[in-house]
Amino acid sequence: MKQEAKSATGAPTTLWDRTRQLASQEILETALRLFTEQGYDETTIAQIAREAGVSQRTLFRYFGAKEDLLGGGQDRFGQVLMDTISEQPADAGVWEALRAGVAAVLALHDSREQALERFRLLHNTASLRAGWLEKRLRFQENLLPLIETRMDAATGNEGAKARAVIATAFACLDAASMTWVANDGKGEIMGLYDECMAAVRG
Amino acid sequence: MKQEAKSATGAPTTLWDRTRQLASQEILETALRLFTEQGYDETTIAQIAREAGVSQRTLFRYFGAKEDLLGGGQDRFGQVLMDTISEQPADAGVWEALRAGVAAVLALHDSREQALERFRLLHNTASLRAGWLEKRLRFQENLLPLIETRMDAATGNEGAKARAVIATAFACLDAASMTWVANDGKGEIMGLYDECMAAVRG
DNA sequence: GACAGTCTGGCAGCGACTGTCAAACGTGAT
DNA sequence: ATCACGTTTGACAGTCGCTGCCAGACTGTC
Repeated sequence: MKQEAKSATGAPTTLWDRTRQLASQEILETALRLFTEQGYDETTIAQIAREAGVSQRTLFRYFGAKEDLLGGGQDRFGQVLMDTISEQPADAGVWEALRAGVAAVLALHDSREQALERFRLLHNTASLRAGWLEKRLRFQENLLPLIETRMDAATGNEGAKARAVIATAFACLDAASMTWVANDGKGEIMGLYDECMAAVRG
Repeated sequence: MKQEAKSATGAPTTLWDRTRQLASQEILETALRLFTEQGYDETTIAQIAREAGVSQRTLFRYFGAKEDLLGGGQDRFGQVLMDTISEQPADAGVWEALRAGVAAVLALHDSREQALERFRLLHNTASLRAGWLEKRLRFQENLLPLIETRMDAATGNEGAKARAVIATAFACLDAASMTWVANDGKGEIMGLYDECMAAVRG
């Protein structure tokens, strides 16, 4: 609970923080490597911990669950989504706002290859998909008030409608990314997203 | 691998089958009772097995996983969905076909109360939701060819578009059922579904 | 009644995950 | 340099979902 000097945005000051960051990175890279090498389900926590040079207990202290080892800090996705959408001009419709959010999240990946690898892992591993979907549900719930205020309150049941709209956006993102992976990363995801939207809202 | 006489649709002939059915029912009822009494995550397999009077091993032989104990045989949902949709007239649009499928699945519940209880459990338990979503993904995949043939092949990427359309239907069902649960079962789910659809495709 | 085919329970084991506790370590003050 | 303090770590044991294996009990057939 100490308030360490942080020199604005500079590197973390204390040795602890640096060590922490290093260990975290090491674990993450080891995990991603093993996942892509031998699959998610076939990789055990024990193996990751061993190869990363930490104990299982420590690994679980850094990342609360195995699926968090996919990296990228998916929690950041939710944050970026919310931030981007709330920054949209007030007169922007729900669909424009959601599109902007989706685009911002997609832009978060380091590289095309990394994004492709992650999506591939995600779409091909049942246990991962489940966890991811669950996390996404939380995002949707958080987005609810933001979207609700942008919808014209007409007949009541705004909750239901806003939920449906948000879930539809995610559905299109899903369809787009799945197709993108199936095409080995050819083309632009946002283009596919727009196509899906057109098909739905035709 | 024997072909036992089954007297058409009559009761199962052999004692084994009857015993099996009885045990299965006993387990199912015990599980559902405990789940609603003390929550899904707080109920252990050991407890269900003990109170149902079977061994854990046997329980897992009847139901392959804990989430299968929610009953109703959710696998049947997928079957009914596909059957209903493929039975729709060829000139029916994708949205009509999907709507018919959703309605058919909703009509599968024994009673309003049971449906409400199941939905409530589903929407309030993270671990359950994840499993359910994953199962639904499989339904969506199975539905893909059925829907694809009903769409006008225009610009390519039919896969993506069909996926998006299917996922949107499910999204609306989700929003509808969630709102329905929030309203303690007041109103009709299909009415909410239509409202959601209108909001999305407005 | 003997035989074959099923079903069951018990046990050991795996993997993800958590609580606990003593030991190792960075940190700031002396 | 040293000391006390709080943090971090690793090891251990334990829980829970789930599976493989095996011996024994049961059902149905001849």
